[in-house]
Amino acid sequence: MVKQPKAVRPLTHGQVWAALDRLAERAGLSPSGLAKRAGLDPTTFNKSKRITGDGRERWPSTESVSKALAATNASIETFVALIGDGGRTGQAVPMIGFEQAGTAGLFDDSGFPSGKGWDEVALPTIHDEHAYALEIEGDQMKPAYREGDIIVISPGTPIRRGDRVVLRTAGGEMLVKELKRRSARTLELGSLNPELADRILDAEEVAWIARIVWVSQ
Amino acid sequence: MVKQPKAVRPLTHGQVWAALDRLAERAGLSPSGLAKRAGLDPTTFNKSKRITGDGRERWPSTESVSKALAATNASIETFVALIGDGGRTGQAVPMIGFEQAGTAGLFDDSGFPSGKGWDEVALPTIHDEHAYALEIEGDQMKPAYREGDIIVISPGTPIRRGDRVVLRTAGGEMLVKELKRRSARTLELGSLNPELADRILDAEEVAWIARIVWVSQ
DNA sequence: TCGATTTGAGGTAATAATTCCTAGAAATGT
DNA sequence: ACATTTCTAGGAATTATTACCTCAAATCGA
Repeated sequence: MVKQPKAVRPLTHGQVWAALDRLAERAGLSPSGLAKRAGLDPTTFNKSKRITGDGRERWPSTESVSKALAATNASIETFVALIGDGGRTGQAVPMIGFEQAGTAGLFDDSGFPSGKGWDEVALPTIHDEHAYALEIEGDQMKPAYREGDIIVISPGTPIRRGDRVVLRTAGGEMLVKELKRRSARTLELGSLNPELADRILDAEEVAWIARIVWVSQ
Repeated sequence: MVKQPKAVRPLTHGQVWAALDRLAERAGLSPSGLAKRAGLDPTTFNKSKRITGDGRERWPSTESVSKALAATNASIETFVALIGDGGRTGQAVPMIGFEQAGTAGLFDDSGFPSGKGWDEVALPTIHDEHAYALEIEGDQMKPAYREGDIIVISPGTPIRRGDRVVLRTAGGEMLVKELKRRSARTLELGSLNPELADRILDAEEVAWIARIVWVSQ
């Protein structure tokens, strides 16, 4: 399946204020209590002040946000997490399709991205608190994985056909495979090494199975 | 291990402006160019406007920040990453060698890590603000990279033999290769697809070369 | 229940951020 | 080398955010 580059949604007026509300709530404060504790006027964060008389949106200054963070002993990262509309979280980096990358004007002389046309993609493992990593030893999984590579596994992520997976058999064997087919009764597993044969496992033989989401190089 | 409560350093005036500067730089813009593109007055982000005549710090409004982010197609997470003062660390996950992973007692019944013996490894590129991503299109790089995979490139990272790299030739061609040998005059590049031949490039033909650090699956 | 405190709306005043303007410096294109 | 554009400093004018004030409603404690 083709991964969809996540469209970057702009930071909205409502999100900023919602984050301030949540920041206050998390500290057991009302919006006015938070403003007071931050050394600001208690009405600064009033809901009635978020839209001006003529219907224009009023945004807080970064200074006010900074003071609110300091007052609740929270970091800017926390603030961003509180913006959380579900779609966000995690560091994002500029991304572009490989074919497009060949066109001129997308990189500067040093190979850093520049210019227009870049999308963004979130590095996804950030929100998976159960993620863990395995270090590859030996060359059985070449050329996909080489000795010293680190594979990041996300045991909570759903698995689809075509995903690369780590699984443990009932007998305690650890396998790294590509999931070719999955039925109610069996799993068909392709080898990463093209010289090795595929393998079919009974579903009952599988203790657990988890998806590989990232690989270091 | 008991988690230490992280000492929260407040968000500073300098960090906010530094992040805006880096945001502009990443988009190949000057501070005034960024302001202009954001629909603001070009002098809004002038260094001369960051401190008022009487020495007081001037902070931008969240609205201006939001507009700057929209203008560069960046998310608030990116902005926070650009604040990066080095002290902020990325998420770390438990790691263990693949061979050891087969031994008993390291996973619970659901496949989550448990027990002792786990190391820690930091997740992708949190520290590299220049990192970017390319989405793989087509199957020329199978089996290492498949259509839809996202490769994360770190142009600042030093390159060693055996690393997988992205490079651009003087002619504008983009290549994904494995660096086999590098001398003062030439680069010997192995193909990721074993059916394709290696390639030797003159050092002068290479516009830039950057290391691939992570791959999504 | 009753006073004390907090909360939030709604207004005006004060202060701060942004815009508009000018001019010189730096970068860019021809 | 020249013209053109971009960039930035600095100042005044404008607009927006915050502070200050009052009042009614809600909340809290005794």
